[in-house]
Amino acid sequence: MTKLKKDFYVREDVVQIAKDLLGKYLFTKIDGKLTAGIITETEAYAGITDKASHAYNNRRTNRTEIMFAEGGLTYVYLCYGIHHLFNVVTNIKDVPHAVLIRAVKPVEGIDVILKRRNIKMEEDISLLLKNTKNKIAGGPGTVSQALGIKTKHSGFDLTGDKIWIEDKGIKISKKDIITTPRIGVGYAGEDAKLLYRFVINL
DNA sequence: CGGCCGATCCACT
DNA sequence: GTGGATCGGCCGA
Repeated sequence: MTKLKKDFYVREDVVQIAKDLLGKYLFTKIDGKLTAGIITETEAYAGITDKASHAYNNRRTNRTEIMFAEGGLTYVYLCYGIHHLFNVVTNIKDVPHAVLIRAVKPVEGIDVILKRRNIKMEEDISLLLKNTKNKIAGGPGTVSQALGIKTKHSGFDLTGDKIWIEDKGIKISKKDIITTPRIGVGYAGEDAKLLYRFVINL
């Protein structure tokens, strides 16, 4: 196995990191249960100059403080009072960049994942997994639910043994990456137009 | 301390 | 296509 190391996350270009994360395997071992999915959708959040970022204008609060740490940590927060959204902190200390993981394709611990998502075992699971619009972990809230990630898992070390990402050699060619503006950031003015969302179809 | 609102999802029409 | 659910974080008083 080739777990991504600190140097992967500490790089400067958060947009490049968001693209590089496509096709990587996101693993969690939470409550003693191993689950994983292939990352199929990401969004880049470019720190203090990015109006869509929680760290815009150098805003430091108890919640956002984690993003100011050196890259390689998790940043999990609650959205709409319900959804736990999972992010990867990148860049050097005091540069609060992050990548939101918006979708994964489950590959490990499917039974656990279905249970967590409260989805009945269907006759043909592959139907549910088809394309990135899968109902199992096809949105940022459902990714966290499927993998057992909660806000209490914010600030975890991605080189540790609870939440980590592996490179299993899947090569994503440039032409297979769909690039679009980010979702749900209409309040960010001009920055809402930035092409910071990246999707692949597996 | 109170009020507002969000990097969403799902059930329903 | 739409609206309700639901609550922690943030900000202003």
